[in-house]
Amino acid sequence: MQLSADAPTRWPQARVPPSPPHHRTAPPPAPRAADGGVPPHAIVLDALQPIGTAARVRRGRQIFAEGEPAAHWYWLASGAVQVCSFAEDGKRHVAELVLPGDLFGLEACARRGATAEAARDAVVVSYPRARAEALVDADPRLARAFREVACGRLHHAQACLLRLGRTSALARVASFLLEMGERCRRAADGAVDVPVTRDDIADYLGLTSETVSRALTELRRRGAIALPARQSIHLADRAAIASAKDAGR
Amino acid sequence: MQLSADAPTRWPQARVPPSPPHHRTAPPPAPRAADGGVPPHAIVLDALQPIGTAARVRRGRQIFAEGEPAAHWYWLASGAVQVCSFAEDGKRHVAELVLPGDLFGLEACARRGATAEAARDAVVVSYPRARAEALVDADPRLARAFREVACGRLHHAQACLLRLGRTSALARVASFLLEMGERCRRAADGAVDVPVTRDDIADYLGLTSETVSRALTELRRRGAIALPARQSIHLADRAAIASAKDAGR
DNA sequence: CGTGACTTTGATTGGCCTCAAAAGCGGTGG
DNA sequence: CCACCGCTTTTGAGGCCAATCAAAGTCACG
Repeated sequence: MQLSADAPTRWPQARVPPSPPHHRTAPPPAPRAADGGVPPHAIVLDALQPIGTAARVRRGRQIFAEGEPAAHWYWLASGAVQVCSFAEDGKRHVAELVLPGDLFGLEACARRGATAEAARDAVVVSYPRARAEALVDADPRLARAFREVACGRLHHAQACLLRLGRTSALARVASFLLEMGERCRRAADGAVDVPVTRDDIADYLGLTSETVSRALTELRRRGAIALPARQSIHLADRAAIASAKDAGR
Repeated sequence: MQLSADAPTRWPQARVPPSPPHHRTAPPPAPRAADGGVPPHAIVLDALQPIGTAARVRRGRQIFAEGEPAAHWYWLASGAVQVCSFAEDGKRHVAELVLPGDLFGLEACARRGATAEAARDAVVVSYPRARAEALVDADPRLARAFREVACGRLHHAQACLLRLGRTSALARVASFLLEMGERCRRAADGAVDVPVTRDDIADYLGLTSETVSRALTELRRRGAIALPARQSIHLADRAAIASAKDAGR
């Protein structure tokens, strides 16, 4: 496993983030109270918690690669991870942007369908899949929560498909900003910390980094956002961002 | 439920396609022999079979709509169905193209994330979700197969993301043809029956119908395909199609 | 045989990619 | 503290691909 290969930062299990902060992750069809109001994401996390092992992953390092046997499930404690696929000619596409608190790599098939790499230095908790699936097998309530999480993933992917297939560059960037506004922690001043480069954003949105940059400049010109620092974006006027998102292709 | 509203073609259960022909559906990470070589798709189908009810759906009619409670799971016996989402301005995107033999609408969340409508007159088998989930809860082997099916869906969606985000119109159409070549039944002469219009293909690939038409014309000009009839495409030279697919933007 | 839906083809426009270079930012070492 | 270097971001100019608008052609069906 690449995890331990990096820096064998294998924390004692007691140090694994306990019942982790389920502060976020609310895919459009909000985490329904399938279970007394506890979101499915949290149910799965709580169940997996005892078998987790944390490790540091440096920026740019792979966590798993397409085609590999899927031996673990993962939870991101800090940093950022992207799940990406590659075209024959090497062009990259980021299928999923994983933020702190998110589960990822939850394959139920034998092999990985995509590659995961750290977009920033990250701390990742891994769960041996055999043990994790045994837990899920043993508890239908947990299995159901897991299905809900997977369902949310698919909904999100379908929303991304609509975005890629049918919207302009400006609308995609606006939509991305609103997404990050909901999914990211804020700084004190309300600015959103976007933990990825323009290139990463471009690969997520099916654009080039130049086009992303131009779109951000345009939104700033309109007063919709401010760009106080490299990877910090202040969503000054959400209505303006939303209208840029909806102004069709 | 819209199904019965159409024509109450509620076949006696005996007439529900028995252990259905699992002739197809092989997402890239092929249906792994998780269970003695039986693909997960077939395990799920066999388990659901006793609680299915068939109904006809006329072309253009909805099967379910975004936002509705997800009360059923579905299997397509014949015809074609598309699962689609809509942008604010009404633009449509086809997230999933459902062909005979496929399961669809397998939501685990409370509400539908997208709309399903018949692209051709279809026969659809529906399974009450409460009963279906109870079956899945009762059998971990089945639950696992279900997870594998869901995982295949996500892989497919991610492949579509790469296609939308990073390839030219010609490459998308070529890729679509190869996909249909694997997923569709063939006519006697080997021609693929594509059960959707150019508009539908365009909405699936994030293009316009004119562009799809031009791409098909170009592939025909190259001798890669022949277009014997309206919705029939003969994949004459797969290598040529594959090279069009890979010749990147 | 007429009608309507679908498909193909053509001409034009515009948006995004490409290539190129300058500017900003963060680190390191003198 | 400042000079330097690498990396990221921004800005610019030009070209190409696909959308758009428009019209002719094809097919199924009543």
